[in-house]
Amino acid sequence: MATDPRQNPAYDPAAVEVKWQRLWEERRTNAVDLRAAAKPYFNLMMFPYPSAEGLHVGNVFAFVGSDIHGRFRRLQGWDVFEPLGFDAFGIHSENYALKVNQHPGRLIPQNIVNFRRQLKRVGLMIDWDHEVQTIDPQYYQWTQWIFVKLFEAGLAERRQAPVNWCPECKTVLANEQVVNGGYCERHPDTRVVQRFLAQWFFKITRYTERLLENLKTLDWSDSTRTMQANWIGRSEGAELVFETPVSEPIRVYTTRPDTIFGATYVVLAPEHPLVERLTATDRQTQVKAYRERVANMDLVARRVGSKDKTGVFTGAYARNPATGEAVPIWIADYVLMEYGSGAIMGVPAHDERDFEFARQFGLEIRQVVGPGAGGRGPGTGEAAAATPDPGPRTPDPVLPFTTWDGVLTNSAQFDGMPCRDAVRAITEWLSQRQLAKSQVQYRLHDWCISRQRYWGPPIPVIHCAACGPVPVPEKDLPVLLPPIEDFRPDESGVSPLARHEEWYRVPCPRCGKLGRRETDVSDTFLDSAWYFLRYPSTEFVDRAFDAELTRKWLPVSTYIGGNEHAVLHLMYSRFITMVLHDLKLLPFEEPYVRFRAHGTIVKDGAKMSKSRGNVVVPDDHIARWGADTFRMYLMFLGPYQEGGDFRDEGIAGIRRFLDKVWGAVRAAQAGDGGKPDRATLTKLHQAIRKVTEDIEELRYNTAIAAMMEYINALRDATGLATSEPGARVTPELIEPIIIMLAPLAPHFAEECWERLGRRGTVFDGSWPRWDAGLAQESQIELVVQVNGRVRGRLQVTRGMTQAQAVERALADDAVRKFVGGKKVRKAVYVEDRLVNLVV
RNA sequence: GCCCGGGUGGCGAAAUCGGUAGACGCAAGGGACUUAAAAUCCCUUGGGAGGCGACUCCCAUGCAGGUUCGAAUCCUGCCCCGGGCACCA
Repeated sequence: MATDPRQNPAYDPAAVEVKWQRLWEERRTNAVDLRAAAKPYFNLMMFPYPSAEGLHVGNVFAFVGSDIHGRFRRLQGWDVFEPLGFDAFGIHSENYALKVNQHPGRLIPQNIVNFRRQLKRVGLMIDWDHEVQTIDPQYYQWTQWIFVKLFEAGLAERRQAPVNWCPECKTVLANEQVVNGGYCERHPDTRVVQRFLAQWFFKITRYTERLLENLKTLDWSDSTRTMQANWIGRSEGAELVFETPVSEPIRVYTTRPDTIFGATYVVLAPEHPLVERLTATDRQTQVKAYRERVANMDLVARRVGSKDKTGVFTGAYARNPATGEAVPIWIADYVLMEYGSGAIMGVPAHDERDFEFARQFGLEIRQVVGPGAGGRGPGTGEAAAATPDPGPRTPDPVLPFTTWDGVLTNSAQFDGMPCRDAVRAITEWLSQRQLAKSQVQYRLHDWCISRQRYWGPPIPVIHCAACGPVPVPEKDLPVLLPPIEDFRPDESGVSPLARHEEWYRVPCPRCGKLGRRETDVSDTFLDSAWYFLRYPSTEFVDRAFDAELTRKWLPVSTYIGGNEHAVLHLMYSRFITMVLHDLKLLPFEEPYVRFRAHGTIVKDGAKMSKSRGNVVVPDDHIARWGADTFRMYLMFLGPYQEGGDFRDEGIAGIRRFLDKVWGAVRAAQAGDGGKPDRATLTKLHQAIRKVTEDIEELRYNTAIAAMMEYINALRDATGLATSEPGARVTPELIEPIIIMLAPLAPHFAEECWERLGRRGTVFDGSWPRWDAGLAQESQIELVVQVNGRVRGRLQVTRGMTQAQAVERALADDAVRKFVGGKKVRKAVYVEDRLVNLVV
């Protein structure tokens, strides 16, 4: 079976890769026995959406980085489970089907076939027996089941809500899918508009605190954790009560209760329920007109900042709880109904937005915070900063003065109190009269999962006139997506399924009367919120995930993916996992123990995109260079977690390196190289240490560099570089490199392993260990500095004392020249590194 | 505007508990081999100055300061690039 090396002396990637991919399949090298595994390790990569364009170089970069990690863990003795699947439902796929005018039910499976073929060519250690496809009824049956579980737990709710409607997608978008302050994620030029529709929501806000708290305990990339924390947007403050002429007071949320004495007006969101009752008779017309204008505005006009402030006076007054003064009540669109209580107090002296608004409408601006005693803080002017003691008179700050580092003025008994202290004191003081209470606010909203589209799992609910919304009984799942041909969405705001009475007319599962199926489908992010749970349990048709296998393999050991999913997919899957945990269906509440975000590959310093025409197609490169060279080249471009710049020129360097390794393997086959010399052995052990540490930390670029360095040294030492006839390499000097290369260039490593006379797969070998003693050189170079500048280098033995080092340094001619007979005032010695003489 | 990253040769990048800046690779130039080319191998390659030469010195990690025996690394201010959030009170 093995090719005779003499018949095929040169490295031929195509032949090697075809051979090993065939053998892996025959020998089931990538399959793991899920039940028998002793050291389970779940290596997860984000599954792709199978686009028609096929595999993108960015996909390859992501998968290869994760595959290297999985193979590395396997070589360290873990039983690695590395599955993959396809996220094939959703608007993305559907829009493409619409564009090419084909049914997604026919088109998408073709894309999957193509994608799988391309993926296999890359040589990933995927266990394809556990492939998952979100469009498979056997999969989405359980997606629907999860919906039912949430429904039963009271965490799914249908309610009328203002939602983001994309006129291009003809469906609603989650808040997370609205970008640039009001544009559709998929159509950057299309403004999202507001619609009022009945929607299904998952109450993720019930889990806000846990989602935030747990973040601290997760071993995740910091960037990802920060993004999630910012998205959750916790803020601390107080709810203050402004009494009104009607029975109900206005409650405002503020983070600055310390500035309450400066609240000279109140603003309600135009949609605020109290507006109608409060508006004075003579203001009705203006208020009504303004509210209508705002309601018809799309979200962009409302969301984009720096626009001029607009608003109208309601004619009513509320009472400032601190001063007791009557302050005017306005409505304005800069106050958002979705956040806090939909009402604010206007403190124009200490808030930029309020300041603008007050200036626009001539409202009173009352300063209640001044610079502290030290005259610190912005806005105090340069003169104040330059004068160390401003004395008792503090200069007037430039308004709005928004710093926290100030003290109160014009605030009755609180005058002179620092802002931070005043927050507590004033909240406490007002709460005695039930006019305030401390409050925590979050930015996170509930998750809208309804989509008025075709290509998704139907939401498993039957609406009954008598029973209300009734979940489809488990035994009736899946609710199959019917293969209708008119799947094109329209302006109506209802799903294409709503045009098919024969489908949605069904009896109510509870009372048997004629009901109506829910015709919306669910968000793609629900499909991907639980897919990792399915992988180990793909064989089961009677359960979403098997309890025993789940306990054994989950949570995921390491998850690698892109930060574009930091707040969408990752947050939703954490939420779903927590819910399933609370329902006693999972023994853990966090799905991913360790998450690492990879970087992005750019081309000529710019993101790859079709419009720029700089998209790199992996197929051509793989065909020309082989998968191994291509894999390694992608990893060599830069740090994996930062990404890199793809250039066609550099790839030859990797190929040259593999050719050199190939040559070294041949030299090892050719005969005994004798005892390895100590210097080369030292370099080998240094390389093992460096590569091991680097791969562990996903620093693949420097791991490759370390192997290159070693191979260069090995070639110099053995005469291989200069093609000396009869150059020999001791197998001991090359074998560890083959193993360490295996995660990066698996086919190549297998072939070398075989040629070195080893049996089986290199992945049954074990990762080399370095010998700390061998890795240390006995002679080292000690740098001598004089006054911090390098003036000499000494070859010395390790572990000298400072006195010895100084003595040796002073004996050096070059060093003496710079010391110039002056007295050494001080010597700084860093053992085995440098000695610095200060004269 | 706010929050994260990041700015180092011709290029991709190394080196961050402060300790030889530019590992590794690409590209370029010169040379060897060859009828020739490709491939391969050897040498040179941050900038400047001096020396026939082994070499020697100065400058240099976005900019300006600071701390330190010593700064790409720490501190302060600023400029630029990428990403996230954005009237969230």
